[in-house]
Amino acid sequence: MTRCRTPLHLFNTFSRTLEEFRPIAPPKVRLYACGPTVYGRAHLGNFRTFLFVDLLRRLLTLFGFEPELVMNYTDVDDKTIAAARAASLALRELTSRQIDLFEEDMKTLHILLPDRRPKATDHIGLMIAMIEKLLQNGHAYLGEDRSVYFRISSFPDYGRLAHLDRQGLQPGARIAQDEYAKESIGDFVLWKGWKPEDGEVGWDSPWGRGRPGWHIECSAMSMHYLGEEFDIHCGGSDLIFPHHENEIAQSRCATGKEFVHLWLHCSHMLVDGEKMSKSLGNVYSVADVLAKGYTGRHLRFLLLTAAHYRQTLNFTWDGLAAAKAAVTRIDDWLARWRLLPAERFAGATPEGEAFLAAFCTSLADDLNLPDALGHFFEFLRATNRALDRNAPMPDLPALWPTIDAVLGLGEPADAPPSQVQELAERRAAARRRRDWKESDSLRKAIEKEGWTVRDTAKGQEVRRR
RNA sequence: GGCGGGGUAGCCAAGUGGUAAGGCCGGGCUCUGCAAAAGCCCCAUGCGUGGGUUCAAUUCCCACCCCCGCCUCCA
Repeated sequence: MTRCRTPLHLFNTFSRTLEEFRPIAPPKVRLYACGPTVYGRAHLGNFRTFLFVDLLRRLLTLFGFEPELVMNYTDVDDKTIAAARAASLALRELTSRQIDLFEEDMKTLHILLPDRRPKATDHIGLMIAMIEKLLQNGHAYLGEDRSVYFRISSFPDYGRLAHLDRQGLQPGARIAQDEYAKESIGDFVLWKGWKPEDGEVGWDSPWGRGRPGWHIECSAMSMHYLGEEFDIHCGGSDLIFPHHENEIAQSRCATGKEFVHLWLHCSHMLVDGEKMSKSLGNVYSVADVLAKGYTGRHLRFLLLTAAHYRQTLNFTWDGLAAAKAAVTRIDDWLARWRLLPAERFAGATPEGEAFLAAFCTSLADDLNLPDALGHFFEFLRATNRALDRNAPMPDLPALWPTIDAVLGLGEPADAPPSQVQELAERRAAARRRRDWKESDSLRKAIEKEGWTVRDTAKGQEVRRR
């Protein structure tokens, strides 16, 4: 559904500039996003990033491209192993449960599932092969601890993505217990030799039993599914260093190719102005939000529109309430014009076309959804005005799918429970009798149940408060 | 210390060398059995502070003050 024909400009972390987006083989866009480590329930900060990836993917489609999105699941690392042990579950059992929960949350937020969602543990062979290549060409070495390390001194461009000087990596860094095994402090692990706390978890390799390091999985799987050189790699801004820096080093050294053309990073989220942390008790999940009576649509709207993706977003419950109010206003507008007969819509109008152009122009400017949304609300108000005045309307039935292709709100789709339905029916009967007293007391009863009723030309409408 | 991002109305937030989008909240009016929705109107002489450049700066330059992130756990 190509609706925007403006050239798309995106901010490349590597060049730190806005660049016109040109895929390697248009209209195909090969896109990789770093996915979650599946050891526990993902938090809202994670979803801010995945919502950003979803927005990117939806916009690529809107601008006429055909994205193929691969997002990995990190299903083996210290945390997953520890969580499995704590729950007395096999690693695979623990991670598959967490993946189910994660995908449930994704659905709640109307995030389209990526085309492929490879798990690290299903691709160990690929990683071993890649590590062997790096050992052969001298970019990696086997440590005394039977782990394999990448030698960053063998890659002169190391640090270019993060703008970090290799010198700066030397002093003051936190030092793990096994650091003695490395030649240099900045070297990172490609293959971790087996340790007792790994328990059952491990795979045989030319260097003995062990498991892959974190960074190698994304390199191996992205190149496997998308080619040694592909269009876009994205993730949260915290991944710039060391994760993506390391991916660049090992991938380029293994293939000699450029690896990724465009790096995109989503900024982090704060809660009440502070960094999320367990000690502050401000790490919320999608389930926490639902428990407070908000829906995935409200949360999606907030995380997607409250700030541009490269701007820190401050999550507050007041902000969520504001998002809910805005979504309700959109729902009201939708419900309103959808009651009109088809002939009320005039087909393409100058107002409709002007809105669409402005909407696309904003989005083409590094996915400026907050700005695009400003145009949308102006358009919303203008069409409401036309409705009030019985004036010709832009072709809303044709335009709305384009808008919602970006917002992803879908339908409110919220049927009241039977007891509320019953109260509403009694109220309708009371109103027919013009028994206003009874009518008002039934409204109160409905509100007590957490629902609200309003009277329209077509009768009552019951919806969540 | 190094690198980077910010400070715009009660809250969130976009933006531009020519005089501040949009959302939420709030106030007034119209409409409505009531309520809601919707419409109309109002709500920053002001964009961290102090200088400078300019006919003109929130937007450029300099200095300063705050806040936040990254610098090998992290979306």
